Amino acid sequence: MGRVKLPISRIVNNTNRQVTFSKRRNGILKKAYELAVLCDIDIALFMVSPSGRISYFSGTKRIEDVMLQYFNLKDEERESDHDSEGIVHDKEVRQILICNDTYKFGRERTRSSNSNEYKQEIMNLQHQLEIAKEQLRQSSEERLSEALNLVEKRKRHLLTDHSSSYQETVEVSPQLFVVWLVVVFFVYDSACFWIPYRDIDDHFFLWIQSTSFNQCH
Amino acid sequence: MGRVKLPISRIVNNTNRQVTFSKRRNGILKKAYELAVLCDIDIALFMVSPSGRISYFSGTKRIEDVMLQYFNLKDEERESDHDSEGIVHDKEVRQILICNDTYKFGRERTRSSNSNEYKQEIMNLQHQLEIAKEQLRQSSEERLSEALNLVEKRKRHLLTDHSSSYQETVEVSPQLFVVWLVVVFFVYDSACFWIPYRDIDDHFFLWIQSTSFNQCH
DNA sequence: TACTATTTATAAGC
DNA sequence: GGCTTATAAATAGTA
Repeated sequence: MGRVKLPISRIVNNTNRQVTFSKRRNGILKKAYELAVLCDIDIALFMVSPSGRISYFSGTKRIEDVMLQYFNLKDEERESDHDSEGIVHDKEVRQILICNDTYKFGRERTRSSNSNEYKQEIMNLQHQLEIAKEQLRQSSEERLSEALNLVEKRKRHLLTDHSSSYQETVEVSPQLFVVWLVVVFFVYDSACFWIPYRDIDDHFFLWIQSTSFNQCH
Repeated sequence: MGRVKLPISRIVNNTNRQVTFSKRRNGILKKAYELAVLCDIDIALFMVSPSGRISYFSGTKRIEDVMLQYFNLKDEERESDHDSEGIVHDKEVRQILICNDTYKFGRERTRSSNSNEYKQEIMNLQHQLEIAKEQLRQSSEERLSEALNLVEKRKRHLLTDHSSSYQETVEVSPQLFVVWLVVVFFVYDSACFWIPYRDIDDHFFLWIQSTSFNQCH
């Protein structure tokens, strides 16, 4: 749209490209929001601007279920389009899932970071949170716990075993290099965007050590 | 766009919602593609349809470049030891750069934080944790979840740089939570930015075939 | 699935 | 960065 029809190819002029990005970024974010609200769907949008700035949007609904579906699907080795129906939708499960995920990554990151008094404080608080969550977990239904365990198992598999096992079959399968979990919190009137950098570090390092860039470039 | 102005609120009619999703899904996918090409950026879009099907799009740029770009950007916020631009294409140095950057980055996050704000946030976190514990004792699942969410929010504030670019969006839909799982594959010398469910290329080609993209060229 | 009447997005220009 | 305008694109309702 605009005065002229713009061919879809890289805008060479640096300024124009930046301006166009700014405009279209707002446009697509609006689209994402509208789609999420109108159709009541889950949506996540993530952009890195030419200057390296990160923009993102995410919808509202039941992403945890998506994760469960994903984890289940991975166990099937992505063979069929199976529709994972028996997935739990309970509010409690979602809460547990959320807390567990955020806690786990948060703790991992803290543990492997340099000693810092503030991080120590955070770690202590997280430890207390762990206790609270454990109590919450115990009060949940059995099938909810099963769903949680499934997720945890799946996550462990992805984060540890998977990368090494895939290296054996590099000719056939892609190498799973890193699992990047992006957590976006929208609580009340503020947004929190969190990436477990520590995990990225670890997997980056593992990947570099095991395969290095010998096959690349 | 259309015959009437559609208010941005959940479409109650099931069929209409499905139809609108189908249309707008193609629209936003096209927008994502155009934005990626025009502005030469990295972008990832992930949707779950009302019926549970997954749609996504991601740019084709190498994801390790994205990460390097990201780490380098963070690196520039303090005193940089490297000329990141000249190193990017040297595989040997690049390894070191990545490892070094990620390592330093992990430490830098806390060092650059404002101490007073940090302490304040810790106090807030402690306070919220007390509330969470109290509500745990009351065995109120609903209120517990809310409190834990609030605690998590505080924690995220503490651990990450707070992004305020999309406060407007958040105001419209409070109490949102999204977990976004992204998997990065490396196949030989090329990288794929992959989001759960099938290969990104499959969906990309499906999308191209199903939209008028081919007509544009 | 295809067709319009409209609304919406946006390229240029300021 | 924001505002304006002409124009291209997207799409809501319909056949």
